[in-house]
Amino acid sequence: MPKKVDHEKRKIIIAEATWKVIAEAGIERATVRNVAEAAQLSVGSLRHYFTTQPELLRYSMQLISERVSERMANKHYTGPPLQVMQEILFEFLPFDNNRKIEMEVWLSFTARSLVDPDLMNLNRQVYHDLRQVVSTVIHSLISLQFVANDFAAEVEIERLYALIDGLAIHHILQPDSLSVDTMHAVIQHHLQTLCKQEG
Amino acid sequence: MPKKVDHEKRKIIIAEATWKVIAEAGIERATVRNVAEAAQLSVGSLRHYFTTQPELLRYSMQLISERVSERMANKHYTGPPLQVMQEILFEFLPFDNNRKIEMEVWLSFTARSLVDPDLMNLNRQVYHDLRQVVSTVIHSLISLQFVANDFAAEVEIERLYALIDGLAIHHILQPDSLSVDTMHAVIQHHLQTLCKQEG
DNA sequence: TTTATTATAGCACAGTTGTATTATTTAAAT
DNA sequence: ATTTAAATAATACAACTGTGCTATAATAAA
Repeated sequence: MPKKVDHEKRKIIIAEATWKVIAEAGIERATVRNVAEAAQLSVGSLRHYFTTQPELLRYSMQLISERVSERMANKHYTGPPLQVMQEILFEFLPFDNNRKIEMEVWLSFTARSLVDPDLMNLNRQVYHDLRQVVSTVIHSLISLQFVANDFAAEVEIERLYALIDGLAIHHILQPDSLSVDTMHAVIQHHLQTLCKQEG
Repeated sequence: MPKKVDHEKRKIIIAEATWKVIAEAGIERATVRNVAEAAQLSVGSLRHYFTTQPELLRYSMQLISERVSERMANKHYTGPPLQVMQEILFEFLPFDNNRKIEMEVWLSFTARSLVDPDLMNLNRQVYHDLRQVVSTVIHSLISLQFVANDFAAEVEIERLYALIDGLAIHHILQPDSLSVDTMHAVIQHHLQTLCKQEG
């Protein structure tokens, strides 16, 4: 009998409006009024989908992690193993504008997670999920016997994971100093140095 | 004839109070009232030293960069060159609680700099200063002939710099996953892999 | 068409924000 | 002790905040 709206779809639209506000004006400007305006809704209407502001922010942050997961799950890799690994790792980097904005917004949420246990929980989850991907890549190198016998897997996981996030943040903050191409070149070079040099 | 106060010293005290507020409650809580209370001052008094809030935040951010520079300038290094380089790079890392808090606050400012050109300017300066230190380390490796002939200096600078910042951020966000010791071990290992492996 | 229920919108309220203004207190120089 | 400029404090105000509450509009089922 009543008007029916798909709540999930509407929440996604609102969350994307939240991203837009954060990307353009900062997370401190992500007020219910500003988000409602960006989503072309009244405040009262927005609050039918998110009763509190923390709930809105939490959902908006979570949606980023879901988008990242989806992208990784949906991508299909072909070609020589080293190239596949490279492409997997490239998926972490903000190499196009969408990903760049996404990561800028993620950085804002990350900073806030330092003083918000709820957001920190989500941050921790994503951290471990991404680390797992890096771990898989490193262990693939081992099982393919691309690396030396004394290869220190655990250290190499942390090294590669930190390198990726470091490159991403540097590019977000100083795109003129660290270009997309350089980002890619560094990852490529890093993988090469991991593999044993023979012949 | 009037009461005289050292403005610079007072501003430093206020800036440190700002850090405290940001570290404990987040940058969005760094209001003039909260900072004044943390500095045990009235709002009116605080505004004798900082007439606007952006001015206060800008100064507080800048003071962090000055503290980092001071630490680097005042430190004296002795011992074998590789160890000296290691210690220089360790100086970047949040290995004690002071540095950890400092970097948490810096991360908050960094996130805000994405939507604040004034803060981004400061961020850019610091970025280039620190990159210069990394560059010096890499070029020392070359002039000491510790590295192979086909050593790609520019790529290695970006790689090492990104690695350092990535480790630092990972430790700030997930200290249980990436300990101080691991941070150090990864840097040490990275330097070793840079040097040519012979005999 | 009526009806029931959801969606939407608007208003209100108390609390917080940055900042301007004004008054008071303080202490160094006379 | 008096003077005087600086330091400190208090108050005020308009704008903005999250959120509660109420009324209206819309629409799918009867």
